[in-house]
Amino acid sequence: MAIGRPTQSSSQAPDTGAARRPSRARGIPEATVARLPLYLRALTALSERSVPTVSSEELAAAAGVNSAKLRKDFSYLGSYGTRGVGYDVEYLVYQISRELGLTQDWPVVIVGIGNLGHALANYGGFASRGFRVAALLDADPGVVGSTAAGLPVRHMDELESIVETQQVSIGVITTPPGAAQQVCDRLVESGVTSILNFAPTVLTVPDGVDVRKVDLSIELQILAFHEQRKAGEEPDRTDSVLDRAPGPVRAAAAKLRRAAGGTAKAEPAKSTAAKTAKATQPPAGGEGDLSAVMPA
Amino acid sequence: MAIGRPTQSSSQAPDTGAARRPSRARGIPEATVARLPLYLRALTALSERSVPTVSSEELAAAAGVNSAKLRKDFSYLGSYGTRGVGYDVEYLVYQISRELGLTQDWPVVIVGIGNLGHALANYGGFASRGFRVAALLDADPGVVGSTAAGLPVRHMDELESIVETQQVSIGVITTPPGAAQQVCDRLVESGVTSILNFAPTVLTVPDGVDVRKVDLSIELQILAFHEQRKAGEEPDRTDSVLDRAPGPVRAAAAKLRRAAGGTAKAEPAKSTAAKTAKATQPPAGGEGDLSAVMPA
DNA sequence: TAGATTGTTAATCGATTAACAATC
DNA sequence: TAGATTGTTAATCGATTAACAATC
Repeated sequence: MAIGRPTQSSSQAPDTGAARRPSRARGIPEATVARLPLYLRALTALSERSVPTVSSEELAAAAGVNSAKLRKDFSYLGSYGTRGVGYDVEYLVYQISRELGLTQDWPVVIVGIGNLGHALANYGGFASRGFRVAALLDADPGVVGSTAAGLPVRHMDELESIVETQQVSIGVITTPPGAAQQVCDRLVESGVTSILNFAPTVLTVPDGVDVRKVDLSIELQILAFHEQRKAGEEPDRTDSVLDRAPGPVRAAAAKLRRAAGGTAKAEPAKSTAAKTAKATQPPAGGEGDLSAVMPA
Repeated sequence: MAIGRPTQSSSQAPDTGAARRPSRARGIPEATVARLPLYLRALTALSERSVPTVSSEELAAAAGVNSAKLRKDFSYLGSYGTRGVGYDVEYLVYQISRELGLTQDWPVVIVGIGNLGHALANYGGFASRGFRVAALLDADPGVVGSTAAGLPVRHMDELESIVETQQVSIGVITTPPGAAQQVCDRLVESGVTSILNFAPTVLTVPDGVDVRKVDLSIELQILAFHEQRKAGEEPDRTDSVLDRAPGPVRAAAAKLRRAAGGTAKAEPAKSTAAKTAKATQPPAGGEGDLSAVMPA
């Protein structure tokens, strides 16, 4: 029973939880790094309101975390606060920006200008945090040559030269899932070392390349899980109580199922279960245009 | 120094890492729940290729995790494997689907039909995992009445009746950040108890309401952090070496800065730092259309 | 000085992982 | 029976949190 190539991705920390590589470069924990943008956003809002200083309690509230966590996070950056007073807003904005690498310019390429790619391209706010759209790329001749957000959509063939001449190190993949790994490979080969993947695909990348993913489908499924719990224990179920029966009973049932199935396709054994699943959860495919965001 | 309302969100587990409420309903850890959709996707692909069984090693590779973790995750669901053989693909697809609540239908409303909302609406794949777009909503009369993906965009005023009549429990927010909390409040008041937030805003919700967020800006910033590390220690910096000086020196410098600044606006003291930050990182605002995805 | 608030410690909790006995 | 692979244990690691001494 062969499976597609073995996968492996380096520091994929996304919602899945853990970071792959320790990556606490200079000792900042990954969980802290992930919260710095949150603090920065809250601080920027305070800055715009000309608030000079803020306490850990207030800032934590604005960022939606607890204050002990915030103080611990900041302690990794240094001692930027003043006991009895709080934190200097402007100074902290600068320190966090610098720590995140936002005091420099980051050229970004977006590959796959479908609905989502178009939407991202249209977003003028890229620039506001030091991110600059270096190019929009697509493989479809029907899309190449059109413009999105004032930028021309260029052909994938130009990828390598664009990445090289503009020193692009971050790539955004908004292609359909089928093309994602291939696009990823080309990005990496061109010299891109950070990838933000919107395609519902597990990307394989060499060591030293970071991949983060944004996956609408996964988020919705996690919400559904919790939602199901709220709606009273065990909603309507077509399958038998055996699934929730105590260990021995369930094990015996499973044994029966498999015994009946044999080695070949085991169709009859798992019949009820499999058919029910198929009914409410078709194999997908022939999706809409945003196929990049959910599994095909 | 007042700050906006204190924030608090229930089980916001996103990239930020930790889950707010334990929420391990019936004992399934949050980290495991977040990986179930990943396994399900890999299993669905195997199912389509008619692969009957799969080992933890193979499935783990396909899902991009290690096999010990996968086996541990599955052990929370029950004993669905067969020693010496592996897991029955179809049966596992069904069990995970059921555990995630995907064997039932989940009506979803999308609020804010800008570029991103439009993109999501156009995505036909919603249905493929049991999610159904119940309605598209917008507050802008210029948008209301248009169609997206064959569905009419309806006015926000219809929110309450739609949620009630169609039993909607999941809402997706793709509005500009300024409107997100207000929209969230209305969703919650209407009866929605799970929210997927694309607006770069910390949402405040009552207990019992789950919020997950998708934040392009944060993902890019995390990538930038790691990217900065790769490019050799400390890239070009306009600010002084003091920022990276050993503790005592840095502390002394900070003290000076604050002493010079006084209580008022402390402008001169942090001048260099603050100005540098402003230069490369303008206060944003006047963003493009996808303002819902990145901070304004 | 008295009050406020940071920065750090230490306890706790949850998640990851290797290893292996159980068992197909 | 021998080989393969699960399910579980236990060790380890990382993240969270309350509490409080340091110090503004």
